[in-house]
Amino acid sequence: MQKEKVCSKKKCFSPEVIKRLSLYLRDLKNLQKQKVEVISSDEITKILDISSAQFRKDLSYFGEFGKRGVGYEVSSLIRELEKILGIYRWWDIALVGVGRLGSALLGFSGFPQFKLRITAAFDSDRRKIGKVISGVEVKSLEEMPAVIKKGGIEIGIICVPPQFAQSIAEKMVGAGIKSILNFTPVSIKLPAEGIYIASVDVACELQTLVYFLNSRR
Amino acid sequence: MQKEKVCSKKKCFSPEVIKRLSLYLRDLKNLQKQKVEVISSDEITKILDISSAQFRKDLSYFGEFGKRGVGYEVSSLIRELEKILGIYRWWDIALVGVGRLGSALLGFSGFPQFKLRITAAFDSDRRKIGKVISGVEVKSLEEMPAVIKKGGIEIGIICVPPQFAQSIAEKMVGAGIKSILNFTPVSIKLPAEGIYIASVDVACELQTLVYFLNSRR
DNA sequence: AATAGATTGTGAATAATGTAACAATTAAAT
DNA sequence: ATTTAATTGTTACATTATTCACAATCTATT
Repeated sequence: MQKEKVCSKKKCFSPEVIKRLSLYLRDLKNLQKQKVEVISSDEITKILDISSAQFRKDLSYFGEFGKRGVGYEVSSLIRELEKILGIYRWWDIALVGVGRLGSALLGFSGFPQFKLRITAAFDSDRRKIGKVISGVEVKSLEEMPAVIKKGGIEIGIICVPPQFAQSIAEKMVGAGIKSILNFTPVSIKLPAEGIYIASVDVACELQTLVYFLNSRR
Repeated sequence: MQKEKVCSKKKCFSPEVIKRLSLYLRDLKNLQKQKVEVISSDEITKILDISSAQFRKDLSYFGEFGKRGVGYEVSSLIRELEKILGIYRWWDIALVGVGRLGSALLGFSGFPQFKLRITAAFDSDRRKIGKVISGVEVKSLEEMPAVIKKGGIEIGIICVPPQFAQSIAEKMVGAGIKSILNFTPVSIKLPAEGIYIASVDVACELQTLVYFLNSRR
C-alpha cells in the first residue's frame, strides 16, 4: 500500500481518500439507523471533524452523488460508496493466530455489515486445533495453504506472536492471499508486488498519545 | 488530534512524524534483540519501507543522533526516542468495556516494553464486575470517575458497544482523561480542546484492503 | 598525514494534499 | 415567474510533506 497512487476515471488520489470513504460509509450507516434521510457535506463533516470541501472532493473522484442546494440522500450515497469500495459481494478472510486477540476478532460483530466474514482460522497450538470459536473451526497451520487456495481467500489477518509474523505472511502470500491486516508489532517485508499490508499496532497508537500528553507540559 | 501542528525547538511537524518515530523505536528494539549495535538510515528504512531521507528528517526535528560516515548507535537512538516520546516514566491506562477485545487488551504483553500499563478496567455488566483479568480487577462504571481521578490516569481505552462510546468518552474526559484510544466504530466528538483521540476501526482497515483488491481487476 | 568511502543533517526543490471560493444548480418562498 | 437561500462540484490556490542533493564529518586505509 504505502505511497502508491491510485487512479479512477477522473484523477489520481491517495489511499487516504479510500480510508476516509470507508469512514464516511460507516458514519452514514449510523445516520441511517437514526432515520436521517438527507445530509449536507457540512453536517456530516461536523461529525467527522474534517472540512466539507474535503468530503466533496473525495467523492468527486468517483462521480456526482449529491444534489446542489439540497445535499446527499443517505441511502443512495451508502449504495454508491458500497459500490466504490467493493462491497457488492462477500469477502472471505483467513485468520492466523487464535490467541486472545484472534478469538476476539473471530467474534467481532462489525464484519457482516460490510460483507466481511472470517471463514477460516489457523493456529499451531494442538490444544486449539479442532475447537470451534464463534462458528469457525480452528485448523492446523499445515492445512492453511490448501484451505486458502480451495476457498479462493484473498484477505488474511495475522495475530500470531511477533517472531512468526514474517514467515506466516510469506506462507499466506504463497497460498494466494492478496492483502494482509497485520496486528503484530513488527514490520513485514514482502518481495511480491501488489500485495497490500495494513498494520494495527496498539502500542504505537498509545505511544503517539503519550507524546502529545507529555508535550503539553 | 487531527490536523493541528506540533512545534519543537526546531520546526513544526505533523503528528505523522510522531507515529513514525514510534515505529522507528519499535523496530530499533527488535534490531537490538538481534544484537545489531549500529545501523544506517539506509538499512533501517529498508525494513520500514520508507525513504532514508524521511528517517533522517524526522529525527532532525529533535536533534542530531547519528554519526556522519557511520550511522546510528541502536541503543543510544532508542534512548533518545524514548525521551522524545515521553517513555521516561510509567503511564497508566483506564480501559472501559471488558468484552472480548477489552479482555484481549488487558492481557496484551506488548505494553510494558513501552512503560504502558492498564491499571483500571470498568464494565457495566454485573457478572463481570469483581472478576480479575490479567491481574486487573473489573470495577463498575460508577466507580470510574473516582478511580481515574485518584490514580491521576490520563489515558483511556474505549471498547464498549458503539452506542455507548460517546457518553463513555465524555465521562472519561470529565474525570480527567486527556487522551483516548477508541476501538468502537463510531466518530467521537469532544467539545473540550486539547483532548487527543486516536481510533482503530478494524472493519474500516479491512474495507480499505477490499477496495485495493477489487480495483485490481 | 592524506585519501577514499561511507553516511549524516539539512536547505532547496518537488510533489502531494487540503482548502477556499465560486459558478452551477436546486427547491422553496413570494 | 422571479427571487432567495442553500449546497454541490470543481478549479485555482495554499499549505504540507517528501525527496533530492550535497557539504560536512567520520573511519579506515595507505
